[in-house]
Amino acid sequence: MSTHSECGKEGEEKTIRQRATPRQPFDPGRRTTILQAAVRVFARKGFHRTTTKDIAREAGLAEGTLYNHFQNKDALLLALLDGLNETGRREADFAAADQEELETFLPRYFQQRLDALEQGAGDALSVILAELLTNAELRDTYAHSLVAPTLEIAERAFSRWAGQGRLRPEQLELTVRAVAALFLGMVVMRLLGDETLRQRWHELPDALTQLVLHGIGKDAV
Amino acid sequence: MSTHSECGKEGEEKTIRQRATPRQPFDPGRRTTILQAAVRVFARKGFHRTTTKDIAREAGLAEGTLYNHFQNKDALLLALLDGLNETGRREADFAAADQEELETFLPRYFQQRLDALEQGAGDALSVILAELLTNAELRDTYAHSLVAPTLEIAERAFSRWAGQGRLRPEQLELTVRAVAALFLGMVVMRLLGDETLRQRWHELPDALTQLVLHGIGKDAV
Amino acid sequence: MSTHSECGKEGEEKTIRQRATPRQPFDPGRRTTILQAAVRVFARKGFHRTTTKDIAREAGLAEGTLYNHFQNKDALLLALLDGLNETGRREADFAAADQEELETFLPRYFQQRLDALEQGAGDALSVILAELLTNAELRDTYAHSLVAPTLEIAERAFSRWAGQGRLRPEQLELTVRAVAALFLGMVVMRLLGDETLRQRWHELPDALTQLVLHGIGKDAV
Amino acid sequence: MSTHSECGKEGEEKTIRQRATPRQPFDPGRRTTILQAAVRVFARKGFHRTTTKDIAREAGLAEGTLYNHFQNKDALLLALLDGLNETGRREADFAAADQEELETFLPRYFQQRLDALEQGAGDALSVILAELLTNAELRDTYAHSLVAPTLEIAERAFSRWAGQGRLRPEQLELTVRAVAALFLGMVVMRLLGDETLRQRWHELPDALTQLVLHGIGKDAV
DNA sequence: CATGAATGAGGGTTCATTCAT
DNA sequence: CATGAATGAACCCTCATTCAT
Repeated sequence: MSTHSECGKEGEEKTIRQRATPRQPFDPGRRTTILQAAVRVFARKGFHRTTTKDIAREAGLAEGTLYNHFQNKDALLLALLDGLNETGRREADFAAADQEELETFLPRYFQQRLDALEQGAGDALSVILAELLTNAELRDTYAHSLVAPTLEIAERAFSRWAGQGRLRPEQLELTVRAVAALFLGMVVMRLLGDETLRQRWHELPDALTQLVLHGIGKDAV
Repeated sequence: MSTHSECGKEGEEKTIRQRATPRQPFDPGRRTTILQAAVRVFARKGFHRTTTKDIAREAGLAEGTLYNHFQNKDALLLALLDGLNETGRREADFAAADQEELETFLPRYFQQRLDALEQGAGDALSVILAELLTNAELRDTYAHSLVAPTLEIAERAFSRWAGQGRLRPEQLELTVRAVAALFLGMVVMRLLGDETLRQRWHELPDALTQLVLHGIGKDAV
Repeated sequence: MSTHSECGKEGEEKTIRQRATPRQPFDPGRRTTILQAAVRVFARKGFHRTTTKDIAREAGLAEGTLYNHFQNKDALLLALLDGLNETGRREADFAAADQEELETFLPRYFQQRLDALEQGAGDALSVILAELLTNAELRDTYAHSLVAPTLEIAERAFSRWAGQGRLRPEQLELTVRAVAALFLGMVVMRLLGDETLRQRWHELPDALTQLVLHGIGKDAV
Repeated sequence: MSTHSECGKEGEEKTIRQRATPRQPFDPGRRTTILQAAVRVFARKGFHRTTTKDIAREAGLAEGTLYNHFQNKDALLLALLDGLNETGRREADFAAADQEELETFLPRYFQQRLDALEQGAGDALSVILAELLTNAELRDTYAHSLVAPTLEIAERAFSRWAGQGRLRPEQLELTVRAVAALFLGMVVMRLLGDETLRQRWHELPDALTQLVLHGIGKDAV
């Protein structure tokens, strides 16, 4: 290939044309790079308003490159979901819920999950939650797996109480969901921009624990 | 001038316009018809995957007719939001929260709001919530107004307790949010398809009231 | 998420995209190709009656490709205008109007500009003129720059005469415009299809020069 | 497509026509009202950017009413053209070009036509000119009739000179066009917003006459 | 593997025209 | 005749995806 193609103007650098990007050694992190870029843009603009061009730009790559690592745009969302599930499950595994008193377990657990949101996980959650609310097929497939870890951990946590007869079995089901809902609701309100929650986020573990254990009347006792 | 200007290759015969179905007589509720059709499709497919053609088909109208009643597709979402706000505010006004004991007020309030979701409001909420999570501009403008009614009602409900010194002022803020979150979280879990919640939805008012007032340990006392 | 979200009545199978004709290798002149195609169609059908599909077809490209090179349809018009301006200015620069006797300069200048119209420039001019007459915003921005080159050249051409006191300064302004108008008017009449002008176009340089220098009565003198 | 296809065009006075059903008192000016409204909006926004709704609003009527008086939007333009033609022809008829010396006839004629533009006619001209430049079919049908009156008048005006042998017959053709072009060019430059012309518009009749009769060198003689 | 121009189906929106009232 | 809501073809434009380099 000649170096004097159709540039017309001559004079400037006639350096031999080199591959725009020399062949990179296989980079297993490329996939992660893309995914992280995607989350950032999704969080800013929402999944549907984000174009693949946006993601490519954010990742510093060409648009076509995305398709070497993900089958399509949807796959990015699914990968995000997988990531969130893993995280959730890892935390759940880590917590030895049934080995511990609720009084110490609950705040630690809340703390742990809320911390995760303070870091990047909130962005992903917001995107995924929106899509789950909106996409029936995705919801049928994944909705359960999103809440499941929390439900499981809560169930284990309350199992002893239930075992001791303090909670009737049919109460357990709703109670567990109530605690998960309390947590999830806080997260959603935070995602919706509640300023008070943003400022007092660190107080939540204790506050929620108090509420769960004793209701709002505790202090009055 | 299109009938005069066709020339050369591009010119083609203007197809005679034929009305397939004669239009209906004037309907003052046309705006409502469209809005309801829109919610139904939004709920099925999500806002972004819903086309204006979908909405028109669902409403039994021509696509262009939508634009005689709404400026654009976004306006449908805003109209939805307005509707939800009115609903929320109406309920809030109705409830004489500070005139009543929490024991009776809370379950009644929960009941009222949850009932609304059992009917059509849930569809709208799901759509709007997803969009609020995803659309920063919309969120800045409307997010507060979505949660505000619940927060206000909760604040009024707890005002007496706070007035009696049972809640410190700085507790009030978080407590109120915790109750709102408990409620919101339940709704979201329901929207995400939780089967247990769907079946035992009618038990929630009492169960949530118990939790709020006494925590999970109530039965043990 | 379109592959996951199709549900209910609206869902239909995604048609597999098949490229009809493999695209051409990278062509740096693609922008020019498009622009030239656009002028041709504009000239045939007028700007507003020309669809982007028309242009694409004329250029042998897909419709979307236009938008890789021009921001929108209007940008094609502006690019046309820029081209015309450059042309006009180049000619103006070339002509050493104030170095030469009017008797030799004028016919040469007329010849030069009229030749340009015989080639492609007339199409562009016709389109742009129509739009300038019709689009106030465009007119405010560009109208002056369209006539300016001719006015400038005419001013320079008459400067010596004016300097020698043969034209009073306040005459210069109108005289210059009269000559520009004479030229412009001829062009417009030609664009409007005057058959006589088409046939005797080559006589114009001399005829106009005679008129400008001596009026219609010259021969009688 | 005939220029007279509009309903009831054949009768000059509409007083003869009497509706059998005088629900509204028959208003022969309604058509004129609409046409004038149309010109105003066309002049502001251009023909293609003007919607029938715009015209209806400007005329203070409902959109459908337009179609009781004009077959379609194009017909408004044709009616405009007819009006301009009549005007032009009336002026041409009025002027006794061949009965008068050029020195007095020319400035009076220029004056007359330029005055017309100072009033409303310029708006219509600008719209029609743009469309003629742009619409081949319309151009073929009407372009000649737009310039014809001026050409005819000029021909008659110069006929004596030609008859006296001062202009060779083949010169006459081009000379006539040159004068028409001078006039037309001035109008176009004015329409394009030339500020100088706007301010010194009243000087044109004399200035143009001088140029036509003696060329730019007259004063120097 | 990376690139990014090309693709074209499909989206939201406009608007001339119709017609029941 | 006047009205104006309804119509739907057609427009401009977007953007996920492909593939030659």
